Amino acid sequence: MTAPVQPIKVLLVDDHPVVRTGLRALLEGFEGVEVVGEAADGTEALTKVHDGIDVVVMDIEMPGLDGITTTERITAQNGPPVLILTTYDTQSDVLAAVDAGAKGYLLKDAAPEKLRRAILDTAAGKPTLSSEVAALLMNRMQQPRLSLSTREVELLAQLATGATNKQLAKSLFISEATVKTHLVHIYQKLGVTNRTAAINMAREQRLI
Amino acid sequence: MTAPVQPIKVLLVDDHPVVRTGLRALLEGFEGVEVVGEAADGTEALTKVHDGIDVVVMDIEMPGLDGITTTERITAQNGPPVLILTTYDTQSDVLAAVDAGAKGYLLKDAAPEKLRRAILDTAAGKPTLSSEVAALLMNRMQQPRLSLSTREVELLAQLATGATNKQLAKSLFISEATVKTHLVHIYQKLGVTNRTAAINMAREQRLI
DNA sequence: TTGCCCATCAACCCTTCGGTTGATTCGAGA
DNA sequence: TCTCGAATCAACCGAAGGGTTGATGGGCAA
Repeated sequence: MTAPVQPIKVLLVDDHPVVRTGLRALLEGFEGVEVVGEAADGTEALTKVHDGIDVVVMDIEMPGLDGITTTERITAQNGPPVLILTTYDTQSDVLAAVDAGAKGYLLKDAAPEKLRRAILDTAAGKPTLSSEVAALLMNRMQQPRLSLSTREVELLAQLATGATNKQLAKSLFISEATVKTHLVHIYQKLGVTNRTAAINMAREQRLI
Repeated sequence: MTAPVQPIKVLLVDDHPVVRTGLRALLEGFEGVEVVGEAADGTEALTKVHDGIDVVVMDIEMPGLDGITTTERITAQNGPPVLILTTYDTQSDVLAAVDAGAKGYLLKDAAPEKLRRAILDTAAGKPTLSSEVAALLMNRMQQPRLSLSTREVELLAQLATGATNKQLAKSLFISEATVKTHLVHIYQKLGVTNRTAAINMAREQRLI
């Protein structure tokens, strides 16, 4: 690899000024990377994503339009690749990001060098996951018996809000009977006997 | 106020390199403020807190020794004033920080100018709270009726592990009837209708 | 002293949850 | 093609949770 003729143009999306400043300071120290824009939320990001951006570095938690939804919109309109840079590596966050079309998923406590590597890879269209995230996915793949189905994870997420079976049925457009069936499977897979314990276990295992 | 002869020496404590870099970049743009050290967790912070630090800017969520505990240790040994800079303004976080002896509490999405003001105030020993945090405290003071009793919090903590009423009764040395009574009171105070939602609400408000 | 809150308990009743059995449809893969 | 898992649903029943009413005793403050 020779020195790039044109620097990689990056759009930063994060609701915290401190983080945006930090990212900008870090990235401007990297050769071949140029920060060409900042956005404080998803809506602002969508208005700035057009002109020649090579990589979008995106937080998930934001007021208004969140990072997952924003990523969906960007990929839907064939926008630049998105690198998710967030605090949490729960399974539901990671899966949602991948589903939304994110090219990379990195944790905020990553070392600067890893961040640089991830941005270059993302710009090159190469999928990049931090080691923790990769381990999480590998774990999911290697233990298919113990892993929850996507539908079960969806249900679990709703469950954690305190919804009753009736509410779960309504929000997932299925019958209460099906909700119960899913719950039984979830209990079996998590090794618990009731919904409260299931939520607790799911939190421990970072499923939600 | 004239220009300070000596700049205010700041120690940054945050587990995210990105945030530390951002804070440093921001603070170095402020006149009269100098970053003299960084720490990635509470333990490291304690070793660096001695020599002539004027203000400690501290995150709460950190691996190992968290920001609240670290603040307690620092204030216990008459260390420099601590300004908490964090993402969340839940009731228990704020209360815990104040209890631990923090002089200020600011959110990470605060504008840079507010951050500068807060650091100067903290160095001068003047307590500073962001407006959201202040409103939260006011709210708590004005509505003492909504706070849970100690017994109720105890029960709530057990509840969150997934215990049934029978188990709760056993572990708290009371009858199931009493457990139910406590639960009803908890539900009323938290504005929910079942145990799962109660746990969720309690987590949101960082009561447990 | 009186009133109030907290913590404790009982009895009753209804709703919801949890577990079981059995079934259908559909898509992926051997 | 056949199999298997995922997802869907129904019906049933016992266990657990949730709501109500009513009661007792201790501590604290007006």
